[in-house]
Amino acid sequence: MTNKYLTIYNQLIEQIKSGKIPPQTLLPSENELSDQYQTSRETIRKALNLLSQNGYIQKVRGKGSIVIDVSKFDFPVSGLVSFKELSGKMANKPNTIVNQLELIKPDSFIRQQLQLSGKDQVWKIVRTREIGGEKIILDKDYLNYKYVPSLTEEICSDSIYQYLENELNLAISFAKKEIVVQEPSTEDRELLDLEGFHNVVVIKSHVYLDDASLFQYTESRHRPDKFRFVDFARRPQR
Amino acid sequence: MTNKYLTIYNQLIEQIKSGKIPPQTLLPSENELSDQYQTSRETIRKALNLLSQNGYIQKVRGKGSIVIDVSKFDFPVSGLVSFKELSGKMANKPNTIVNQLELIKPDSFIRQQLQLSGKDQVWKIVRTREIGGEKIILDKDYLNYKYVPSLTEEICSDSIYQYLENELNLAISFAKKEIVVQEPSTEDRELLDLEGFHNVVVIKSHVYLDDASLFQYTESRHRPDKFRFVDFARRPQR
DNA sequence: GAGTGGTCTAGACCACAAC
DNA sequence: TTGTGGTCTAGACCACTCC
Repeated sequence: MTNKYLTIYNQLIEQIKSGKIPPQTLLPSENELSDQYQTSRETIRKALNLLSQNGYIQKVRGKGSIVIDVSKFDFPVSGLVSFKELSGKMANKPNTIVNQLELIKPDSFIRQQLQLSGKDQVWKIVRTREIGGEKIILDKDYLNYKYVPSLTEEICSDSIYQYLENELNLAISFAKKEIVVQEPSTEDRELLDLEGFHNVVVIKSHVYLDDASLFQYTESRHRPDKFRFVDFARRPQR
Repeated sequence: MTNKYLTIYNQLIEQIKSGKIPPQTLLPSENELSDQYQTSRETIRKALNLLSQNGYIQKVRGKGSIVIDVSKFDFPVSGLVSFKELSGKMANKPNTIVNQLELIKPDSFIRQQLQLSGKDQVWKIVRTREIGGEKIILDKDYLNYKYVPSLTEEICSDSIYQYLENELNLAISFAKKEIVVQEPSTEDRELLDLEGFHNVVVIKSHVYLDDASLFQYTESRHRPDKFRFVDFARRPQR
């Protein structure tokens, strides 16, 4: 028993993905859909707006809603994707090595990133991600100690997010990400199989909780040949 | 005379950016706002949902809408940004060099990218972007000839998008982007000031028109030290 | 219990596309 | 002119937070 507009949204996705409603054709009109689903037009519109925002349809005033060819999608459209979710879609089973797990006094850079005073403590977690026998990703996480009283190597080698959400009931709500390319640090060279690559792709994330408090700063450092980022950009306004 | 909910949205952004409503405080409740703006609650909710989607506030059920610290933003949050818009925010005035402008028969790769048959023709445009005297970006655009009957070097050295939207009345509606890191091609080495960098960041975009037809394929090839991408990722569902 | 945001409704009028 | 999606309203009930 969930939302009406979410179930409609999911049913329409199903029909689009299965090809029951082919690309480039029109969806039934909003009025028809409200009849079909025995609901109000505004509720239908909520479902259609979700479809539009997630790249399934394109709404055109006076015409209708055009189904977009969605077959190329093999990756989530933006969004917060943990390593475990991501690697679950890959062929080779990945491996996580916990290089460091420590409660530290943050230096000025981390204090600034997490907007902390000098007295706060921070979990520092350094992990290497191995895929197909190669060390591809170096994750450096800094978590505000205030929200996470305990943390073990076992948790870190699995999924920290799962632990936070299921055990601690912390709800991650959004993140601001910045992607840049850097020269590898000596740490990168030590911990990753860089194989002569002269750059690493660094994804810096500030992660916020449900109540908009800043909770985590992470640098995810990727070997450039294995990095890929997909984005669906809708034109602002119009 | 525009939308009610958009003007409310913009007015609230103004108040957030100016600090009149400080970060971490609560917005007035939806009922209060409907009083203030003499409008219905649903209209207020449309404005607030826009604020939420664009990272200005975080809505919490039972509590209210928390203002997020937006001061770090110095870049648009995702979205389709033309080179001209982007460079307008930089100190050094940029320069565009048109290296190639030609009507071609697309090879199989481009045909596939633009989903064309063998007989269609395509504009190929190669441009170098110079910032602060350095050639930083190489843009390779492929436009479906069907939608663009004529194109001049002058237009290309300015903004193609401006021409398309203002002169041809073509409305770009969304794009799918993919970001990867590659070894520089010989073309990259020729046309860019790579200064010993061993990688280029490649942004591949498929651009669609208002009616969801595929219109353009672009590879924007950046020198890695000058590349930066900012993303605001809301957690799906919840 | 009072106040908040989340969902849903049934209706209205408008702007736009197609015929 | 007809049908489409876009905006807006005034009300209802629900789930949740806080006191």
